[in-house]
Amino acid sequence: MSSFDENDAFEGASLSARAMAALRPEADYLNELNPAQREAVELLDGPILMLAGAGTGKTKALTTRIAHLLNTGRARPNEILAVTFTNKAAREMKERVGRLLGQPAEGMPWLGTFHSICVKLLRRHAELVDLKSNFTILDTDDQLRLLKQLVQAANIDDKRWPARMLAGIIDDWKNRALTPDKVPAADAGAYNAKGVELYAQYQTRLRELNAVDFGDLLLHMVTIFQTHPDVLEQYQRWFRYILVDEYQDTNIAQYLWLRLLAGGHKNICCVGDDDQSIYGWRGAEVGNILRFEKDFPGAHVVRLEQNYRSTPHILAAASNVIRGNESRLGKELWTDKPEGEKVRLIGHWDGEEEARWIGEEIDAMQGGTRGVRPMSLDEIAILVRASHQMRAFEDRFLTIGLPYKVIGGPRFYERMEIRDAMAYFRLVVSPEDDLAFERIVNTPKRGLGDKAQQTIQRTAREHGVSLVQGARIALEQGLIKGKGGAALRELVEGLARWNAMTRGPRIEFEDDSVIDDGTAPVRYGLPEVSHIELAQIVLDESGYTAHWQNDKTPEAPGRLENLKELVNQLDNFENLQGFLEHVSLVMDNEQDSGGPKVSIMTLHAAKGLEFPAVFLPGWEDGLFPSQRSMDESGLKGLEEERRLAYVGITRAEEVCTISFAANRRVFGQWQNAMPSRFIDELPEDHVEVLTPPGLYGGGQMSAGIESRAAQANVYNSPGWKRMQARQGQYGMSQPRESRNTVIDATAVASFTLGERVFHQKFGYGGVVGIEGDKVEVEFDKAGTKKVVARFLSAKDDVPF
DNA sequence: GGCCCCTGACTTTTT
DNA sequence: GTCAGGGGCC
Repeated sequence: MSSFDENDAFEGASLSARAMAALRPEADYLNELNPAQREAVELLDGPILMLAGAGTGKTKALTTRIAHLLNTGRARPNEILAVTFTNKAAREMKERVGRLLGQPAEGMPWLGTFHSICVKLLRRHAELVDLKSNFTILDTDDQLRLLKQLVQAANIDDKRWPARMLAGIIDDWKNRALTPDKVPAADAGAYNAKGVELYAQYQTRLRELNAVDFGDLLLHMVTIFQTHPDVLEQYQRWFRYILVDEYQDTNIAQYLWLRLLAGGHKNICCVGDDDQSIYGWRGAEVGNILRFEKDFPGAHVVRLEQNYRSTPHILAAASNVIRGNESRLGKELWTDKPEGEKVRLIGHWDGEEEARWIGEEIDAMQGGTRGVRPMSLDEIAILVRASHQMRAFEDRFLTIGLPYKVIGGPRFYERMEIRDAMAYFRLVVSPEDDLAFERIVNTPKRGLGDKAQQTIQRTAREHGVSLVQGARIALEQGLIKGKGGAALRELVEGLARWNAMTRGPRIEFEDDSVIDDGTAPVRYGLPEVSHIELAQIVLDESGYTAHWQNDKTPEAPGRLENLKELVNQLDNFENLQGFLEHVSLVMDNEQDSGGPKVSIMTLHAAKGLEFPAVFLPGWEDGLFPSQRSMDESGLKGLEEERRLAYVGITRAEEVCTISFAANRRVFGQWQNAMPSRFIDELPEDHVEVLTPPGLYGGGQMSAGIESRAAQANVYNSPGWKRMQARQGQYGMSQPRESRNTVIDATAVASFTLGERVFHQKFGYGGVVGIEGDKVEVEFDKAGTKKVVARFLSAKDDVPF
């Protein structure tokens, strides 16, 4: 996100003449649409709901609609408000609109995520909610630290009432657009009856800190719109057309925000799929999309039902499952693609066998011995319900040397080292950022424990100054002495020095002699070092880089890499401020390298993606649908789980393989489970049952599966035959023969017994055995494991 | 102040 | 079974 620029957003209104000329003739892009898409693009005025099933070309319709709005002169680029949920989606839309327009969509300042757009708006109107326009956006860590302080101050036992819980409750209220005064009495009992009180205190603290959390971005804007009709009206007029992506994921605050903005002209186009609403647990309201026609009387509803992604069998399976849901608007996906393979279903004895089998399947697919064509690992994905399921696959793939990547997981900017570095940068830019100071006073260790930190807090409070100032005063008064004191002095002086570097040398003017007493405005020239150099200086001089260099844990090299990457990212920004702004909202870490890999991710993370081959393991009742979801949310929870199943199946283009295991180790305990009830909802005619005979000693499988297995004549099914043939081919006992030639011919590295080695996942260790391309390593932390040689590097090779 | 051990939790996650 | 966070001990 570029820093807010009024001209950009409101005045630099028109596309360049070049771009106007480059707009394609209407018929051109309209002819590329199917009738439903075309309708969704051409109905420009009034409310419209585009119900876009999975794989029906919704982004195409959405971006074409924007192009059409511009092309027909209905709106200038900066008069269109287009909102998405993720930065990825926003980026993609920008790119595609740009392509349609024949120039980068720079001229669309209001295409972005809910949050980034709200930041822009809130910076303009911050004073209306008692903030300054340079407010900071807190990350979840800061938020939690703040709440912990409040909880402690209120003398609440944070054992019984964890701050995390309070954070959840407050988030929930904010998602529902409830300011402390609006929290209904029914909810007031939350968090030991102190919830609302603490919520109010928290908001006060945020205001004092000139800070907001993510929820506030929306909530403050809703408040402003509700209490300042003049401001609202200004934007209602400005945003002539509104487009919303993934409408089924909106929460109440977002819904209100949209309704307020669309209140005048009602030119709002919401795109979504009620069947893909899977974020109810974080405040999304399927109701928003189900209610659309009531909210916007006279709304047009356009259904995009032609699917361009999957084969008929896959679509039929998905449709039949989702049919089990009561509350849905109803759609039927169809395609003119050729039949393809049936959805495959297989049961396993346990989770490990499931992982083993999938590993072999992937091998075979890649080698071309399974399916109609050889597949690249990039075309294959494994989608799980819960992240702990990934482990079995990681272990297995590591052992057999199958390259994989885990998508999702902790994001780049959530990592400890990135947050620490960011806290330093924040302090350098704004020395009064107390939360940032708290984070890094003693990181790296400076010998400043609880006592010293309390002294700083107390001094700051007594003098009514920031913590950095408080620390300075405490030092002057000799309140903090010894090693800690020296280190603190170094830190405080460092911060002042780095801060000065952000401003460059002072420029003195002839007419007014400048005295920098902190009140008179001082003019500064350009900084003498670039912000990139400055960042490096800060990390080095603060001792933070050294902290990780001296760290001997296996993660340390990776963390240093991340820090390097962070500094590299600065290149895309003009200064630290701009970067900080960006990073609090954005920044994902999707770089990956080194050849094709199987993707492993959660079903949630898979939304919006597609793969030729998809594996859906772990379809067991309790795991999927998740027991917890059903316990906590009953039928609503089950329906959301079912939508998750629908999302999973519809990710597949050519082959979809569903599997379940009779036994699985859960929290260290072996448990047996019934196949998922969703399996019973798969349509027989479109499913091929691969379950080998005799695997289930009767009674393990549900009657439905058993009868289905019988009907499908398992023993004669093509899949079963193929499996037999394949097993005959190279035998189950040593199925790994083709490995090296397929994956990596250079794999057989030579290691010697006793040699120190490093492994990305397991860390450091010593070689205790060698068998062909597999090396047995006794890891310092992870125990003894057999791993493929190519995943090991000699200890000196470790990148620093 | 730092390390170690014990306890308890344990679905999904963007901004 | 694993991990994180907190308490207690050195």
